[in-house]
Amino acid sequence: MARTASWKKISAEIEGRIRGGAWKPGERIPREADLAEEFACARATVHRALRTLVDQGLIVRRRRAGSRVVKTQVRRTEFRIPIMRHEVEAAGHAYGYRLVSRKSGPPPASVRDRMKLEPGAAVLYLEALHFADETAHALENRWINPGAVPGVLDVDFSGVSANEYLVRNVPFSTGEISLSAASATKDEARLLGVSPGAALFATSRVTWSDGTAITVARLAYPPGYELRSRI
Amino acid sequence: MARTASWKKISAEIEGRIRGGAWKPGERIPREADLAEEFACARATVHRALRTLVDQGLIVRRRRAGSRVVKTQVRRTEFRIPIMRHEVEAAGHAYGYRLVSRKSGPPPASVRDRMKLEPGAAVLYLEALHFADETAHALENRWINPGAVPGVLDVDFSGVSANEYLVRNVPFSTGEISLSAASATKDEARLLGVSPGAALFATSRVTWSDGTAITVARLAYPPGYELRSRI
DNA sequence: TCACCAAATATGTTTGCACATATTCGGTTG
DNA sequence: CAACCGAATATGTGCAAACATATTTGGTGA
Repeated sequence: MARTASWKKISAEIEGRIRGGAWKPGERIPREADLAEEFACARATVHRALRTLVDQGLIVRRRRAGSRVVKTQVRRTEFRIPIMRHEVEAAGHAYGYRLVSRKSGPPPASVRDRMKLEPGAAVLYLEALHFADETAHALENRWINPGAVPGVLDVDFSGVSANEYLVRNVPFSTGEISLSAASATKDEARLLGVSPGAALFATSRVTWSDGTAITVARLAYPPGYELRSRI
Repeated sequence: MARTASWKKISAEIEGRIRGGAWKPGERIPREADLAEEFACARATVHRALRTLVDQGLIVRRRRAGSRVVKTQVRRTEFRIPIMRHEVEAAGHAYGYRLVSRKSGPPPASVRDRMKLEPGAAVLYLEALHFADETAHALENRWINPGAVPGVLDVDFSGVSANEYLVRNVPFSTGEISLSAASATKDEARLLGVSPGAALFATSRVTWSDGTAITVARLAYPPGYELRSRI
């Protein structure tokens, strides 16, 4: 009968009242017990519904003080970051990968700082191109901490991308990401097949596992690339 | 005694087992009933813990089939989009705002499509600069649907930004956002105080309320700006 | 052998209750 | 009047039980 769970209906109903303006920003909303009476259900069910509204950032709740519609909605948006190959194939293109450069040695200071490594520590550096059909989809610059990924120095990255290797060998890392725009250097322009100075969309990630830095990766996308999301 | 809720401890414990590699990608994890026994609690408490792990994208669950560690973790990252003034002030700068241009008329086709308006429909167009101290922080191009925001044509936007006005008058809208990089046009470069062709970080939003488009806003940030987030 | 159906099973939802905890509110006392 | 303290109260957590629902599994019969 109840095709959709009743807490979902309650949550949707209350969301509607808020979005529709019936309950305005900053306003107090009824107590769990009263809502339970109105919807003829248990308080726990109302609690479940209200908790999802908290997760959505629509209401705030405090013990004894009650629940209120947020005064100013904090806009949040979630982006899903797919595996590059999946992203390309999902768009209907053939995925390609080419290792451009590979070497070991001390990384640039900026990378060393982000990875919190000792001065002089050597890391593996990879530069690679990702293709959608025959055109360059993104340029990857990657530094890998060999101390955190045993055996990585022996891996042949000409056939498998660092990302896919790391996902298999060091899953469930945490990290930080930053998005920015950058002008293409001459080398980047040549590899991506764009004009020098073109506006690239760049993502830069550091990932950690258990307190030690695994890798720093920078991905640069040619003009036209965009990241979309619901808000 | 239980300073932290027990479902949180259970959730953290299981997360640790997954991140630590004890339970590997794709592997089945024990049933709720068994975990409840192990942690000496009710099944509902385990259920609560596992549901948060689903929200985190660490496990997937299916009725009768049980719970599994995800095979490949789908990376998700959430960005908070602050009010421009708050963003600037949080960075310790003085916020400034200047309306550059204002006119009414049919919008560009790209904007008209995003707002799903009739051809020929007139919208309000605003161009404004946001400052951090004395330097330009972002350039805003905005189109507002006067049919969705009654009275907006009479508002003087030289003192209040469109964003703050809309947040007060049309809170709780939904929408879409897209992030990209763009080369500064001559006009953009002049207004932002950068060189023509500089790589700008651009965000573009459409917001809806109850099925009708409210506004399209494009924000262009000069080189150096970046959006950061946990992953 | 294959299609189909029924039983088994793990998760999902809801209830009613009890107690925990944070925070407000109001009164008392110095 | 101010500081403090205790009562009141709304939300937070936990439990046990029951039922709902999706999905697998295994058996049955054409």
